[in-house]
Amino acid sequence: MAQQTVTIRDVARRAGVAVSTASRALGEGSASPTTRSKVRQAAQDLHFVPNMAAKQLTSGRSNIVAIVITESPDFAFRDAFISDIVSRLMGSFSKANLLPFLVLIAPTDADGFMRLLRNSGADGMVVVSFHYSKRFATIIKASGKPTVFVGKPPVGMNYPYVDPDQIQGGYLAGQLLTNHGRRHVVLIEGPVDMQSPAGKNLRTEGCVMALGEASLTPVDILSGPYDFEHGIEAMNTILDTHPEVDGVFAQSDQIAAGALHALHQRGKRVPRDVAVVGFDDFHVASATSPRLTTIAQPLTELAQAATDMLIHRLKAGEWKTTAQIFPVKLVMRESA
Amino acid sequence: MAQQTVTIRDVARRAGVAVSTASRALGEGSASPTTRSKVRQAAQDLHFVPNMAAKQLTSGRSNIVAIVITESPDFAFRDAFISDIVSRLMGSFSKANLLPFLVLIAPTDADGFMRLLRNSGADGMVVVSFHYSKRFATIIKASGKPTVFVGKPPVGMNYPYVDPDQIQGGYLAGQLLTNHGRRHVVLIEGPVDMQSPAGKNLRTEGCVMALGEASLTPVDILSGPYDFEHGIEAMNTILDTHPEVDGVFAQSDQIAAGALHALHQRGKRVPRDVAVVGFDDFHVASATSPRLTTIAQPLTELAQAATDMLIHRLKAGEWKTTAQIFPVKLVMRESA
DNA sequence: CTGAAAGCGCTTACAG
DNA sequence: CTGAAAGCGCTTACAG
Repeated sequence: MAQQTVTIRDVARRAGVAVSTASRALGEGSASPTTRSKVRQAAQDLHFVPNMAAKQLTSGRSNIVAIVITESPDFAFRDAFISDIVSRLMGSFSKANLLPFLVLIAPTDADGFMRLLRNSGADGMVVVSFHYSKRFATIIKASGKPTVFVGKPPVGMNYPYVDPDQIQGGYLAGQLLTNHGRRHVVLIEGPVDMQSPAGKNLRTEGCVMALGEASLTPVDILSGPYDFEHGIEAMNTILDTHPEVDGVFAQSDQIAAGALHALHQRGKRVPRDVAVVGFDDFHVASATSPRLTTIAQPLTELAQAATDMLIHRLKAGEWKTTAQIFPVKLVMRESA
Repeated sequence: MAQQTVTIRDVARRAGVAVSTASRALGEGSASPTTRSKVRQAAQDLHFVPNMAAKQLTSGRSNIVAIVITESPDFAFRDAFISDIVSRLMGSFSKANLLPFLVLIAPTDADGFMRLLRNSGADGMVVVSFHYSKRFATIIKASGKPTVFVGKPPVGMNYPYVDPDQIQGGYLAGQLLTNHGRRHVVLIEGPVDMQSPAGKNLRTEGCVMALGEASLTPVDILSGPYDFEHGIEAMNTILDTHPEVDGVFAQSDQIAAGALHALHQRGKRVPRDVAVVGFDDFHVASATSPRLTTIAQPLTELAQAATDMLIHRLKAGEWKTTAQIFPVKLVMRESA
């Protein structure tokens, strides 16, 4: 019941000061120590909780942040990375008293995107998944809202971003494989169009570096979606064309699970005959047989950092760094 | 740039009417057809987007909905059900112009819960995960906010809720197993404390019914957390105590994946020697070997229904039904 | 440091 | 149907 009934007016009255004084004492404004504590006490006694809408109206800020995902809703909810990072973002937003507004829109619907972004009333946005298109890029720029990317933005879009250390991830995977004596290593990549920057797959680069240190080069590199089917198909292809394969770096846990599946059906033992390293360390990774050795993405840190960057830009308008790169971690299980 | 610069005042001026008239014409208020179209045209021309804060302040509604999860943040983000349903909820909120506010709090921190709920400024809440405690129950009740549960609430808490048809799920699993000629069926349940209503596991009940129709009773029933480890341990125990087992109903995909793992290590063939049916149909289910036959939860429907119920209660204050139960679906893959 | 006043952008009785 | 006015709860120059 006793909903929004206590206002700052009540607090002021109880503290015996003017409303404006109460406002200052409650916030950062100037107020004598005595006044300040009197007012705060009154606020406590009354269980005063300030009306957000009024604060927003006067401050001009909404505390709403748009989470931009340029995917079909269907895909977005099925994608483990997106679901997970969005959950984490909600966690860090909540601590910062920020409200998320989901802008989930197919990469073809530029009008819808513009409308949603406008109606959100958001102060800024964090872009979680972005399929490049000129119009979308223009809309973001034209909005003038502070923007932070999760993952490196496409070339030409110079927004600050957070990213796991992709190269290090690839390197760790490659190193593990060569350290375990694997000589015929194959890479199963994600899709090419999402690579960053244009055409460069950092996970692959890192892995190739590590192989190079053992005087090796990849036996083959296959790209496709980050999913289970791609893992199966790619693995089958490889088994046909390069039966000597003894190591696989699959660039997502789903791909790795697919590879494991294909390997199993072809009668290969993992890791005895073929070692498999995944990437992500999502739920899937601990549910395969054998359990997946993989590279863990620091999702919580990424979400927190993206939030911090945005808050900073919201306040200061500027941000000193253009990117924050977080270390990844090799998680040893059974597949390599 | 051109941020929040166009107000209703500008629209009114351009349409040649008073601000109050513009407000009515834009909304549901009375206005002549001519006036209404004039005003709407003006709004379009000016790209008018109403200031949410002001609307809220006058309407007394915030459009904020608290999503309540009484878990440690750590657990919540790792739990597939929670992450997934929260994502879906964000989707349906977004369509309804509702803002989610995450109230993620350990089940022991009642003060924190009360504070968060208050500060959220939420109009209502949807409870996604609730570990019963008297204090938490009291806080929800005392808040007076319209509340909807995802999953059946504990006895004594009479809030409307949405739920998949748990009994049907168990029944489908049991039926599939007996239809395939399995005679020695074992159930690996989730935790007992979350069961609803107190002590009754509907998934188990449904399965027992189906077994009964084939004149069978479960060989054993083991409960524990919804995770991989529980699946492994339970399966190993069963293999030791009931080596004749030929069918398993695991009440989460994670448990099922664990069971598959244990079966694999003990040299059992799935589904030849032992058939396994899971529950959830989350990512994990399509990444095991063999791929998991499971019962799919209708997450999108659940989220949408919960949102609809809440919106209805927000508006009308009442809701005709106390629950909406959605059918589950058997997803045939390879494990049974 | 403090108070009185104006204003944020909208909606809603109140008269006409 | 329409306009003028008051008010939602807070903050912020402006004087003192």
